[in-house]
Amino acid sequence: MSGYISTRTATPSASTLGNDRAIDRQWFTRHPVEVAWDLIGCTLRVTRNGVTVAGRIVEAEAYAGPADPASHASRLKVARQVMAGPPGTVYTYLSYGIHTMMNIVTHEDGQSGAVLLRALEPLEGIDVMRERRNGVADDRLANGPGSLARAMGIRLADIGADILCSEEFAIVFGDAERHIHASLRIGISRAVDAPWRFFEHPSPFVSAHRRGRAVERHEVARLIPPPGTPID
DNA sequence: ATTTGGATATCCT
DNA sequence: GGATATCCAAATC
Repeated sequence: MSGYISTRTATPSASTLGNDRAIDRQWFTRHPVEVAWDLIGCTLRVTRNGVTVAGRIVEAEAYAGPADPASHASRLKVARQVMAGPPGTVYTYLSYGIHTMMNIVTHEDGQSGAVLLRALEPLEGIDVMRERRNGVADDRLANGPGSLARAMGIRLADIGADILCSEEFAIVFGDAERHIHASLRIGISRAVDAPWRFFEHPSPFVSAHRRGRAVERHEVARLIPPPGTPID
């Protein structure tokens, strides 16, 4: 592990978040680009069989539903159904036949979309994560979407879970002091120009690509194309 | 029956 | 840090 020391806390008060809403259904009822940016610094906690693991979200990507050629919603039936469903629903899928990806459905009313969780800074249950991840370095326990799911015990069968009502999942507010960069989304072949990958910078816990440009909260709206604009 | 679409572990330097 | 081998689900043919 590097010499990085996080100055952030696991459960800061909601009032420090600038964005004054609680994380509830309404919070997820926004464009995935906004939610992805806001999720950086928030904590994902999963409790199963009495075992709790938690991590601070340091990397996430937005996918804007059927209109976004990079989104599964543009070509997969199940994805289309789930991503058009209630914000706060889990959408999982399998990548490379091996890795489970965890997304959270987020969209404005009547729309469709999701945020892919790509990396976490481990906070709780680190010993469990080390076991699940076969002893890799702590800054690689959840430094990619497949690693994240493995470390957190996320399964393909979690598709459709409601993260807001589930006994197993929780999302907790993050802190206000975040330095967030945006870059192109990783591992896609269509709509490659949308800068909808957000990550904390600097952080040793993000996945391989660390180049991006700083994006302040007030700039996020500019990254969202007007309704009807083709994404490409 | 065939094609498509994806991130990681492992090895190498 | 970089190259390479790997597998399954869903859509399409």
